[in-house]
Formats: sequence, C-alpha cells, structure tokens
Amino acid sequence: MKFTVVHTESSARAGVLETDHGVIETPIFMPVGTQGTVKAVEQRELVEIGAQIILGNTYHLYLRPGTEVLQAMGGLHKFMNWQKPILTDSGGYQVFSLSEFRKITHEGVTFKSHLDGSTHFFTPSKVIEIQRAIGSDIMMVLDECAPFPCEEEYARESNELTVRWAKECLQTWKNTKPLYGHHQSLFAIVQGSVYKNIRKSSAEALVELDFEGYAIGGLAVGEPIETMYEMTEFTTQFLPKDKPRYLMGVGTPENLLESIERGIDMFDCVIPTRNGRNGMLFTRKGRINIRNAKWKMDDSPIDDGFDSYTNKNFSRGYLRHLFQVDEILGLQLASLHNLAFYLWLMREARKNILANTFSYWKKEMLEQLVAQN
RNA sequence: GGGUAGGUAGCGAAGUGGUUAAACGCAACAGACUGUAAAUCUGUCGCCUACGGGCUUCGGAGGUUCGAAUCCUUCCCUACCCA
Repeated sequence: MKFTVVHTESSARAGVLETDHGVIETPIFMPVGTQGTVKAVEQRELVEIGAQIILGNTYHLYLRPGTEVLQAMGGLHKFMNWQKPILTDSGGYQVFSLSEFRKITHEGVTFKSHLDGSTHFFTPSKVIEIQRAIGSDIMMVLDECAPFPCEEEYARESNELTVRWAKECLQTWKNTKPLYGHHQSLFAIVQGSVYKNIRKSSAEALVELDFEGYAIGGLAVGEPIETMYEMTEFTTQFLPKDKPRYLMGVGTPENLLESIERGIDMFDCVIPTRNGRNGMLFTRKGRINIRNAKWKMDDSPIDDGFDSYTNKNFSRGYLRHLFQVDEILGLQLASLHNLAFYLWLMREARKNILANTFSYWKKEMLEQLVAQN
C-alpha cells in the first residue's frame, strides 16, 4: 500500500491511497457492507455512484459465512464479486455494541453469538487470521471501543489493553501472509475516550509501532459533537503526516466536512444506509424524512443539486409512496441516493482542497446542510 | 314474512354494571438512528387545552341504577339461514 498526500489546504488533505485492488482518492467515504453486502445496494450500483472502497466486518463474517466458506470461495472480493478495495473492521465495535454478550480479558474477548448464543473467543491474533481469510485490503487491529461516558481510569486501562492488542495484531500480521496474492495493510486504532492525555499516549504508542495507517476510534458514541471535533483535532497532531487517517464510524455530512478540515482522510458510517432505509434522505439543503405527508404531491427530485440516478429519475412523491407501501425499491433508492450524496460530497471536498477553496466551500456547504427543506 | 348473529374511535377487533376516553392490531401523523443484533425503534393517535385539566362518546331514542359500552323497552341498520 502506498499513500501520498497530493495537496493540503491548512489541515485538510487530498491524497491518493494505492492498493492492489485499485486507487482510492481521499478524502473518501466508505460505504458499510457489514455482512458482505452494502444493505439494499448492488455492487454494480456501488461502482456506478463512484464507491472506491467498502467495509466488511470481521465479527459478522466470521459467524456467517465463516472463514471456511470464505477461503473455499477465494476470499471476500471474489465471493461477493467486488474487485475494488475492502476494509474490515476487527469486531472492536461489537465489543461496544454487543457489550451485554461479551467478556473482556487481557487475552481477548469472549463473545456469545447474538445469533445462536454460542461462545467464541476473539484474540488479537485470531482477528488477524480471520481477516487474512476474508482477504481485506485494509485490516483493523482488535480494539476496545469504550462507551461514553466512561471514567478516566477505565479509559486508561481500556486503551492500555487496546495498545497491547495492537502489538499482538502487528506481530501476527508480520508472521502471516496474505492468502489470495494481494497485500493486506494493518491499521491501528487510537482510543482514549474524551481524555486528551490518554489520546496522546495512545497515538504516540501506536505511531511508535509503525502501522500503515491510523484510525481514531471511540468517538461518535454519545459525546457532545464539539467534543468529538476537539478530540479529532487534538489526536491528528500526533499522527504521521504521510499515513492515512481514518475516523471510524463518522458520521453526518456536517461531521465529515468538519473532520476533513481537521485532517481526516477516511470515513465510514451506517448513517447513509441505515437512516436511508428508515426514510431519511440527505440533500445539499439538509435532510428530509421522505415519509412525511408534505412530500405526497411533490414532483421534484430528491436533490436537484447533484447529478445522480435517483435525482434524474424519481420524485420525492414517488419515494414517499414506496415507503408508505413498504416496497423494497424504496429502501434501495434511499440507500443509493444517500451513498451517492456522500460520495459526491467527498469528491467536491477533494476538488476544493486541490483548488485551495475548501475552507470557503465548506462554510457555504454547511450553511446549506443545516437548512430545512 | 320467519330465524340466528351482530352494530364499539379512520378500519379490524377486545370489553358484557364501577379502577373505561375505552385493551390490542392496522392505517395515519411525527421523531430517533454515527467502526449495522436495525427494511429497526419510540411517541401521538375522540374534541378542546393556558398541558393543571376540561368536554362529549360505544347504531338512535327512552328507561332501570348511586353508577351503563355493558341490564330493560322500543326503533333503525347489517350479515347469514329458512320461506
């Protein structure tokens, strides 16, 4: 993997991330495809809207279809017929979201499967091996995504565990080889909750270990949004300038722009797909709830501000109808639209960074984004 | 014409003397959702409200009772069966 920052405007960066499955132009948004599919969106459509990389999830793919199937099928790329890059989350988020089903020890995490209650033990080393079987281009270390709020003492111990696990992941990464002939990078995850001193020591310890990229985790878990920005801005100063920075699980279009300004290159979030399936559509002029009665007779496109399949072909009134009658196409079009919007937004951000107009453009964009349709 | 079963909020449907403005489901209306246990979840849903409450309801009318959607009388309507 090779990462090049091609231009900066203040802290905002435009970069190029080269992987064996293709080039990713940053800043980039990565659609979430937890179980080997971006929910309600086809691979063909992802390519059409300009998706450059998607996510998969180690925990979910380990449970189903399982590493045996993935290996027999030649890895996730081949299995799901997605030839662009894939990043896999380690299951660290499930340590947080499935906290009632797991137990953490120094050695790893014991999960009780949310599917059948069976017990599974995830060690840092095992998580790397699973990701080898998946064949993702970018693997994530096993971490603990601490909840918010959490005591400083808990955050410190949790982060010490995360750093310890990162070392073990790195070791296994060095001692194992890719199964499908393409390079697999390993990114570390900075934790530390909302405590600057812990964030700093976390970042410094991980940078010392020399990973190919660095993620900031443990944010957007309930803390005030200003705190999230503050922690992001604070943390990036300790990260190497020549390596990609990934803000995990973030966020809204506004969050993305604010974070790009603070030096982030990569994002992923379920918002465009999940909220899309629940009727929230993003537009240049703010978000709308397409189920609302006010769209019943609305003949206009979802967003006339950018060129896309959904905008060119369907009205708000029709989308509302699809949601009213609970038709599958509604979920598909909403997800497709939102992802297209996010990807469009990232392309515009990049374009403006390259032109040194990001700061101005972002301000204008934010004003529109918070407006009410 | 005779018989039987019924008529409850937009619809469906509980409730058969008091804790009932009336369960529950659907529809409708609004909200939430940030490394996906989510095509999920929450709230509102007779009328008015200064959110404290106030007012009018269970086919219509009349009655019994301290008290009726629930009991009685009568009328109207619906479905099915017989003629």
